[in-house]
This record gives sequence, structure tokens and C-alpha cells, in this order.
Amino acid sequence: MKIDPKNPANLSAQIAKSIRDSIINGDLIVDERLPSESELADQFDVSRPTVREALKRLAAQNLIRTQRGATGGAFVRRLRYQDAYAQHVTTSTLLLSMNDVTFETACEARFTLERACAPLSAKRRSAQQVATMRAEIQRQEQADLSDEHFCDSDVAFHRALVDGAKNPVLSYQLAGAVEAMQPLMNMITFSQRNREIIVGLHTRIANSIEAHNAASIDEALEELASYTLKLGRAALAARANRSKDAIA
Amino acid sequence: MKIDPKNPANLSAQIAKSIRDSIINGDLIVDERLPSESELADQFDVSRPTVREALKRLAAQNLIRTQRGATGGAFVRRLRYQDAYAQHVTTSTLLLSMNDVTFETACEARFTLERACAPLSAKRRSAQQVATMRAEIQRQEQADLSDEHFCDSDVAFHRALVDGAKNPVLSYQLAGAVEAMQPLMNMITFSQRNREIIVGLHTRIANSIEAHNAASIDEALEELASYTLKLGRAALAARANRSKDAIA
DNA sequence: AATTTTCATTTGTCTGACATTTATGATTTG
DNA sequence: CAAATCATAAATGTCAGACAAATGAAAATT
Repeated sequence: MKIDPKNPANLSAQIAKSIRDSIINGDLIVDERLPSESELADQFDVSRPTVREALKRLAAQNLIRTQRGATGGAFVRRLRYQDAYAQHVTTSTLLLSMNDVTFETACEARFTLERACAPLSAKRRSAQQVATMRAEIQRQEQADLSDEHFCDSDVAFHRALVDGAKNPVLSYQLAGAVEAMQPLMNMITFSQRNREIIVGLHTRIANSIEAHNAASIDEALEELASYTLKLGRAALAARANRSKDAIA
Repeated sequence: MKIDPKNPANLSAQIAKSIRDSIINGDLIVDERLPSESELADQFDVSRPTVREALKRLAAQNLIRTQRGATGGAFVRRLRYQDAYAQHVTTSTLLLSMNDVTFETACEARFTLERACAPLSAKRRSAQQVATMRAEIQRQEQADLSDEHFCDSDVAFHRALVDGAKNPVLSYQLAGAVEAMQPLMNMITFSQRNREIIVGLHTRIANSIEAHNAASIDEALEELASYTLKLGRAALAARANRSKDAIA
């Protein structure tokens, strides 16, 4: 745990990597205390600020937590679903916004993943889950609901669908699809969409979930996918027309 | 961009959050240069080491890159698929190792996601992709291949299957499933498995991909899933027996 | 025995300094 | 005049030492 070539470029990155590797391969286990900053500085033969920069890198990845005081220090942190979930959503959002992803690509990825969950969700659905979905549908029916809140409710609805599979690993893997891609789509299509159509499809999905009817959910999701795709194309076409007008 | 309550707890975390938010909501765009460390220290009214700790947090998330020299500084970094992919794999690996995920749960998540990709992959498969899959199968047939290399090849095979969908967003979302969960399964099942059975199923998948036969891929993947599940249960049973013997 | 005080340890932060890298512009040279 | 060289300034990377704040444990007191 004290490997550091005299390559004097990015010491804090190297130290962070060294500690991270120790966590990943199990040399450091959950809740284990790392040596104090001064001890680490001695071990790696660097100054304390450099060690601190390394520790902050690890803290940014939720790999350690720090505690002040006599028995304080840096401790290996148990990575929780909640943290990983949030991290995944942030990364997915940035990835989409920085990388010219076509609407088609994002739409396809999202619905492919969501449709994969639906059969499990149909099989294992709980009364609680159905109630959540129906409550969100009710919110979506309110005409005075802002576009932003409609989007939030839309996300909550689809998240309930995914969580209905009762598989936390699956929910985590789909976090990006539901919470990053769907707001993106909402942002693009909100001016074109008809809320009634969407609410209608959501209602069909909720009914089918309640009836444990996987095939029917898949049908509704496919319709929702093609409707979304149509909206996206219309929105892009409208935008293209506007720029043409602007030029002319 | 200079909001900081006098809550003197984790200044560097607050500063990092402030800058991160500016990136996410678009106030700072890709390749834009941040103020120098000294300027940031003035703006936030903290010292330079504190600013540096904040910047290291952002660097750990691949949100900025730094450059030394006269025209150097910290620049907003375009998050690339490759970086997000690696990050996702690391997080998934840690999440699995730290959270008592049952074999059933991981197995279900992985195959659910992979089977969702298969139809797209069957439709869009390229000669290149089929060649990659066949090459990995050939490697897997070598009797003297170590378990570790067999696992690597297994991952490469399934990654080719997923990438065959030609949807980079999908590939990214599935990174955790392929590159974190599958090695975990290999590690659990390697003592019990019969390589010939796995190679046989891989061959069926490759053939079906080449023939654009989605239904046949799904069948083979389902068999692979149930075989893997059987192996996992056997391995866990064997382990339970060993501990019972150890006690007796 | 219970409470209070003291103390040592550790993280959080600051100040100031020097080293290193790198683009720019001035200087020197062919 | 053009080209190469050198000095300079700006920025990050690193270091040393210091103090503040939090915190638990041991010591002292009631």
C-alpha cells in the first residue's frame, strides 16, 4: 500500500488510486479505519495537504467518510444503493448533455430497459406499488400541474414500475434510464405532447400491473415508446423549421 | 457561484457542490476555463488548499481536468463514455461486494438486462461482431486457459453481444451488469461449472446472432441463466456443507 | 460512585513559500 | 529581416508549519 514511483506528476491521484485498490481488493474492509493523515503522509513520503487531496478524491466517490476528534479519522464507507443511485443519475445526466446523443438512441435505450423490467414487475407487484402508480396518475390528471411537476410525477411513475421488480440491483442499473433520460425526453417533447394520451397509457400500465398481465404492459410500453419517438421527431422538425425561418 | 454559508464544516465539499451545480445546469460549459485557484479562493473567501481539495473532488468524478503552465488552469471536462463506463463498473463492483446481494438477485438482474439487448443485437449485428464472438469462443475452448482468462473471455463475449445493439447509451447502462456482475458469478461458480456446456451455449448464441434469430438467442440466454443459477446454488450449498463439517 | 476537568489525538483550515510547467514576448543572432 | 534563444509571468503541484475545532478517554474532584 505504499507503491509510488517518483513520477512527480499527480501524487494525490496516485495515492487515491493506491487506497482505492486496497478497498476494491478487500485489503481494507468496511468501517475499517485508515491511518491518520500524518501517518499516511509518512508512509507515502508526501506532505499532509497532498494526502488530504487524495482523501477528498475518495470522499467524492463515497468510498470513505471522515470523522474529527480523538478517535476520528477516515473510515472505509459502505457504499449504499442510495449513494450509488444518485451518482449514477448525475453521471448519466452529464453524459447525455455532453455527448450529442440522438433522441432515438436515448429513447430506444430507455424503453428497452424498462420493458425488460415489466414482466418481473407484473409478477411481483404489491398493493403499495399499484397505489403509488395510481396516485401519480391522479397528479398527472390535474390540469394546473406545471410541466416541471408533471415530469417529476412521470419519473416517479416509471420508477415505481421499475422498483416493482423488487430487485435492487436492477433498480440501480436502471437509475440512469429513468431519472436522467426521461427528464431529457420530457424537456424535448413537453411542447408537443398531449397529456391525456400519456395519462391514458399510464392507466393501462397500472391496470395491467394490477392484473399481473405482462403482455399487456409490454404493449402499452411499446405504444408509449413510439408515441414518445413521434413527439421527439416532431419537436426536432419544428426546431429545424424555426431555424430555417430565422435564416430566411 | 459564490454561495457559502458560514457553516464551517466541510467547506471543500460545499465549494465542489457549487461548481458541480454550475456545470450541471450549464453555467459552465465544456472546455470552459474555471477561475484560477487563487481567484476561486478569493471568491469563496477560503484558502487555496481548501479550493484545491474541492477541485480534486471534481477531478475524481472526471468533471474537470487541470493543466499546468501559463495558460493552464482547471477546465470543464467532456465526460466521455469510456470514463463513465469505467466509473460505473467500479461503483457496481463495490456495490455488489459491500451489500450482501444474493446470487439470485444479481443473476436475475444481469440476464434480464442482457436479454433485453439481444433482439436489437440480432437485428443489427455486424460481421465484425460475429467474428469477435467466435474468436472468444475459440479462446474458451482451449483446455489450458486459466479460470481468470476464461472469465475475461466470457466478459468480452457478452460485451460483444451487448455492444451489438449499436446503442452506446445502452452499452453504458449495461456496463455494470456485464463487467461487474459476471466476474462475480464466475468467481462463485468456477469450481462447479462445465466449460463445454457454456461454450455450447455461447456457440448457439453466436450462430443465432449471425442468423438474426432473436427468439433463438433468447432461448439460449434463458438456458444460460438457469444453468448459472443452478451452479450458484450448488456452490453455495457446497460452501454451507463445508462450514458444517468444520463445526462438526 | 458520579461528575467535571484536562488532555491528547485527529481532522479542518490557513499562511507562506518554493518547484515545475508552459505560453508569451523580448532579445539576440544568422 | 527572420529565426532561434532566453527571460518572464502565470498557473498548478507540493511542502512545512501552525492554529482551530471536535471528540473521546483518562485524570481529578466532589
